[in-house]
Amino acid sequence: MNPLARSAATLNDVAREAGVSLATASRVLNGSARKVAESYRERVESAAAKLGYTANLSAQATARGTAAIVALLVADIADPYFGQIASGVARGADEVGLVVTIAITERDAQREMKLVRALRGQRPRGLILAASRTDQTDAAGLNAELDSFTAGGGRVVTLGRSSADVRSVPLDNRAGTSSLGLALAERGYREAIIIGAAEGIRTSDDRITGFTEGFTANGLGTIRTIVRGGFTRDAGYTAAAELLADGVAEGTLVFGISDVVAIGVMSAIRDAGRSVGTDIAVAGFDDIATGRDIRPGLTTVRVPLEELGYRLLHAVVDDEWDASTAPLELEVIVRGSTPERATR
Amino acid sequence: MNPLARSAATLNDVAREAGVSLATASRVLNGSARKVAESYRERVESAAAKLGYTANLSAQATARGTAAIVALLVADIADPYFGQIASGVARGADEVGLVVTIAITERDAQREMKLVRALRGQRPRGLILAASRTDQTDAAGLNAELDSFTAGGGRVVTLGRSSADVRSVPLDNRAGTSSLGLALAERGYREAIIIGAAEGIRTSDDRITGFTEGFTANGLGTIRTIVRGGFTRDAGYTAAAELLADGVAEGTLVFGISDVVAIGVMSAIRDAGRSVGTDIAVAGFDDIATGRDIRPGLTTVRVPLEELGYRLLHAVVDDEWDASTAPLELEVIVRGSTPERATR
DNA sequence: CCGAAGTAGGAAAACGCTTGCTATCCACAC
DNA sequence: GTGTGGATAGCAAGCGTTTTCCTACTTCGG
Repeated sequence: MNPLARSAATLNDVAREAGVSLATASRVLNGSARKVAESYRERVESAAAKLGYTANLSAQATARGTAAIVALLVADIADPYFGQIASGVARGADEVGLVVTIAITERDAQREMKLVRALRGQRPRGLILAASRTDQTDAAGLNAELDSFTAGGGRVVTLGRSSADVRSVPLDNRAGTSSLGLALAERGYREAIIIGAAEGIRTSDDRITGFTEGFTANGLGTIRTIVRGGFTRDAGYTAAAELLADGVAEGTLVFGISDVVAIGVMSAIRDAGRSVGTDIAVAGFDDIATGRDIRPGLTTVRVPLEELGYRLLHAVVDDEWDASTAPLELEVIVRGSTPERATR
Repeated sequence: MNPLARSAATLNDVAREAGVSLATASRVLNGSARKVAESYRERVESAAAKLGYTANLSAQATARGTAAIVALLVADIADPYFGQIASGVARGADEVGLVVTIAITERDAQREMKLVRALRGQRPRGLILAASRTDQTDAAGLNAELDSFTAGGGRVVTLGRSSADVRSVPLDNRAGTSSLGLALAERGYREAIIIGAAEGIRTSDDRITGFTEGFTANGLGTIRTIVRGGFTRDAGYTAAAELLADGVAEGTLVFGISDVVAIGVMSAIRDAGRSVGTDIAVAGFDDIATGRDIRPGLTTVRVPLEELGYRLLHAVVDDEWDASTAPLELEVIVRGSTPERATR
């Protein structure tokens, strides 16, 4: 278009070029309820095309008071769990014409708070908190930030942790893990080790509780140990390596609080010269894409992550919204990492 | 924190609360070269804290003419390859106080063009194009958009594909794949099948060329077939499944153009009842995290993806920038998927 | 004690856009 | 010919910042 321009074309340029007023140009180009005569419309449109005009979103945002942005906070975008969620968010945002801004909390509450504060400055339509955060009181600062944000007219949406004035897409970690525990007990497992995150982290706690419930139901299984690690592959690896050094009986089941953790566990088992499956069984949670491709396949609970992201986005944008729409469907998926085990 | 506020506090509110002028408040809060007396500074700062003020970035952007944003275009954020790159970009952006906005091209040139156009509206500091894009002429529209963007003062950075006025972080696909091909030929492989993407996609073409060069050097190996798929796991799976249906000789090496593809290939091999390694060997490129955890481990070329993302970001923000800084170090990593093979 | 240099606060003009309101035009009915 | 009303173009006042001037006040040398 106009390679000589020192800076991007403005609406003013377009209006001048088309010989109409600023107001008219605005109405033609940036969706307004008001009608504009066809002849004017054409003039404006061709002027805009000629100048390669795009609306300055910042200016639009200041004028309108709100930006066409939704901010997404995840713990780690390289983690496939968050990657898949982000993917769903992005798809939904694209559909409704929003831009998504991403921020990485690194699972640090302090950092999360600062990020919310920074993002607040964008005046985004909404804030999606997908990062597992603690219920600790150090969340006070965060809550204050969130309140300020809501007061400013933004919408906060969280994953799995609902509260009064915050929309939230529920993920029934407890029910899911419970089914998993039960299914595995029924497959013949009697002793399990759980590798979770620190106490106080909601997601972790729920998954541990749920799994324990299911696995020990009817007095079938017993939880031998609960090890505290984190949500990463390396945390799983390290925790498992230590356990193995202390000795793990054949036929034990190790439940990693997430697939990522479980995958770390599998690697540790192999590196310790043991084998995954009949020797030591492993199960995870989430069903990230990788789980399909490793051998033996990882037994897990399928969470429709992309769909989850999509719903999170809609919880932000939809005006009327029902917290109790059909909950995300969780499904136990048994693969080779937990072969059927003959009960003695 | 003022929970009663109907909307977010503005700089005006802060100035009034502190009893100073708008100008002074601005100077105190949002970095200015000018000095402000300590007493005023304190008044303003405490007023800001009291009201929970955060600068309205949009307004700031309109006033300054540019936003503290960098936009990142990737093909698919759920793909670990892009996830790791994004992670590096995010880290760098965080360090210099930029917000990153993310957009998904789905590897569609049309879409990519529209996204650039939309993102241009944000007047971001820069645009990072990490998605492999074609060199086809249908890139004309894209180039026009990019020109407009640069004309407006933004900086475009691409991955691996340099051109005159666009900064680019080079990734020597050709050299990397060539070393890989050579290493595998030396390990005793003589017949290889390549699974690549469509012709005309630069990254794919380079990797195919490089691998061929290395593998056939000194007349050691022969490329049996080049199959055209895409950059996804499923593309790899499908392509491999078809090949296997037609019959693949024992001892053949399959080179998947990226780890993601190679992993799909591995799954297809297993699903066809064959085994990965001594039966059919597999190699990939990128060294995504998953490669460590699958068994056998995937032979590949290590690309420091996170670092790559970090450099991309710096190519955007750094004022003086040297295209020829130490290139990304690529390293062939041989794992179990390509066991040593006795030469007949 | 005067005038020349700084200093630093404040008024007001941008920045690019939206939008409430006014003004103009035209058609139609009486 | 006048009055009424429905369109629709354009003026101008915002939106929340930054930044350029302008000005009043200090400070300091002579």
